Amino acid sequence: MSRTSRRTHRCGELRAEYVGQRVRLGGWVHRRRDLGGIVFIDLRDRAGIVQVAVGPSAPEDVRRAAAGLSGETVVELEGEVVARPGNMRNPELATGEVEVHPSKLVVVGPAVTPAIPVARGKGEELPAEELRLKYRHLDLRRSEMQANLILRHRLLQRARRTLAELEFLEIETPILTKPTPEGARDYVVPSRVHPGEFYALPQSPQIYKQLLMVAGFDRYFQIARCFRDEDLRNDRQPEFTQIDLEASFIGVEDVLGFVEAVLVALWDEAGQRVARPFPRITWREAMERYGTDKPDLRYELAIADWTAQVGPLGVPFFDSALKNGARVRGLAVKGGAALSRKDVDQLAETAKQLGGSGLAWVKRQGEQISGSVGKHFTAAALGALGVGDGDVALLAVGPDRLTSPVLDRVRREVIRRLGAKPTAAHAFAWVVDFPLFEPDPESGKPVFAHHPFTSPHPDDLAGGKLDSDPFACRALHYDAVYNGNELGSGSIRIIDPAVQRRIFALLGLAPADAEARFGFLLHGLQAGAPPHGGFAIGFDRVVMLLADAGSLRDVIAFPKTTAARALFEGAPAPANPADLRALHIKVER
RNA sequence: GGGGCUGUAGCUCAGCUGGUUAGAGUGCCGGUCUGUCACACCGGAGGUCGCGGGUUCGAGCCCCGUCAGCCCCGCCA
Repeated sequence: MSRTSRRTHRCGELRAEYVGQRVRLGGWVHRRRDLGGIVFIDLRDRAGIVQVAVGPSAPEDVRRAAAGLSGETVVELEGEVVARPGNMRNPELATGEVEVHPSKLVVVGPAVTPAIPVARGKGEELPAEELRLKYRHLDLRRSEMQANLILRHRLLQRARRTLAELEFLEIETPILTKPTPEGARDYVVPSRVHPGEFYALPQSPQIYKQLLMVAGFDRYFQIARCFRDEDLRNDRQPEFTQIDLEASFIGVEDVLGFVEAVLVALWDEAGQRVARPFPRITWREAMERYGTDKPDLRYELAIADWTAQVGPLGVPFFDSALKNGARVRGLAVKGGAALSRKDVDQLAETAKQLGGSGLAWVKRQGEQISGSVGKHFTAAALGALGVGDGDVALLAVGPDRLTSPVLDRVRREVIRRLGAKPTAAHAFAWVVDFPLFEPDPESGKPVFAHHPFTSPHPDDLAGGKLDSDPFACRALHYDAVYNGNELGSGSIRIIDPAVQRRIFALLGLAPADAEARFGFLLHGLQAGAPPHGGFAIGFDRVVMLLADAGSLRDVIAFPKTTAARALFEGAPAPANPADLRALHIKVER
């Protein structure tokens, strides 16, 4: 299959069974070792590396060409595959049993000295990320990057096949869409034909896929590119890929089943066997026990409420906060006495940076009890908290909105620093029963925790909580979590236009505004909408985890920097004045 | 928008308390070498110490600003 009109094999494919065959190869000069009378060339393509040997018996022109080759030059050659003598095999190379003796060798793509190395010495650091992005064509030649993108390809094919087998239809939706008032900032595209009007790039195909359900397509999926103009992170790019799906005549169980099928298939494609069904945890329990909605369940360490036990001890650190009705929550860390004073201080510093009052700690070693609040504790008091000999208690006080992020971070740090061994390699979980609303940090008013098309929990809707106690109202929303990473989220959607209008109203949207912004969805719902719901898997993140890559940038061919620039092609760039005029745009600086 | 780290040869890095001519490895150029596989050995070239300003007799090093990359908070319905 790798055969073309110009070559017979890929370099990295050759094995002992090819010995004696004449082959034609094309590839890049990875390294050259010139011993004078004999020259060895490591020739590289996407399949790997093979050694080419040009000795004294090679034709004169081949020897001359081989002597002049520089790194990263593209050559084509024709020659014989020869078995290497026993003591000259290279077990570190897949092709190490053989080498190629060329009778023809031609430079077809001369290369200037590469700005960053492709062949890297053992133990040599990667070039600066800035340079890797700027010279992406070179960085992408490295076997690690090739492996990542090849894995990405296989995962994409597997996702498609899995969903197609489940009778999902792959349907494309527009890239030029309508700006949305809620959610992330839109990337905006000016209209030439309609002065002053703009398209937006989709943050997700959400409304389109719901309309596809209204249209009766039943099961839809798409490998969808999505765009959000927000600040970036190590695991967030402005442009990213979702495995987006939606299905009709379903309930929560059906959607979770479909998504599990896809995730299990993806992990299988990467050689990882994982079990279904995934365990479930409510949002409330996740926040209570782990301080986060994406807990890493590979580790048992959990947050406990120690208000009742610690309150009466009269510890000054806690007292003033406790008067205001806050809680004391903490982690009883088995073997935590191994944490040094410096470790604990750094944890406390991290806690402070997250805006809490910091971190108190008590260490128990034999009869000795030490720590920032150690003198207030007895062995019995610690025992009641589950803190035994050799353990440490880490405590935070305050409102949950402060102690949860602190203890989440501290928990992850402690696990890392103690090198705790996980109870499982793969901890998938569903986080369910998310709240429908959360308070706006400034006004305290209800704002949507997810998107405004998520159905309220039917029990809470029937109980009238939507009006009486919106913050207690649960959503039919679910997140897939894996080893502390959010893989994606989904929900059952609202299909009753009246409920949808009430939700818009609760959001503070006047009926006329709701009509202007979401009229096309409301009209769809009025036209006979089947019960439906769906999910979106953050595909880049999945690839990053399965490739064991450190950053999303390592699994995207041409990613953006943290400032949303593309260093390779140099985007964004100023538009030329004539284009701007045609688009009716005046730029202010 | 806020905080932190980094920026010295093509690349990866070192550079002491502010003190003479800024170093190493690798790559590059030239040479020797018939079994290497990060070949070895000999020789050589290569620097706007990110950029701008300041302090100082003197700045790669200290101060201010700025740019870029990375990490975190906010943000990401």
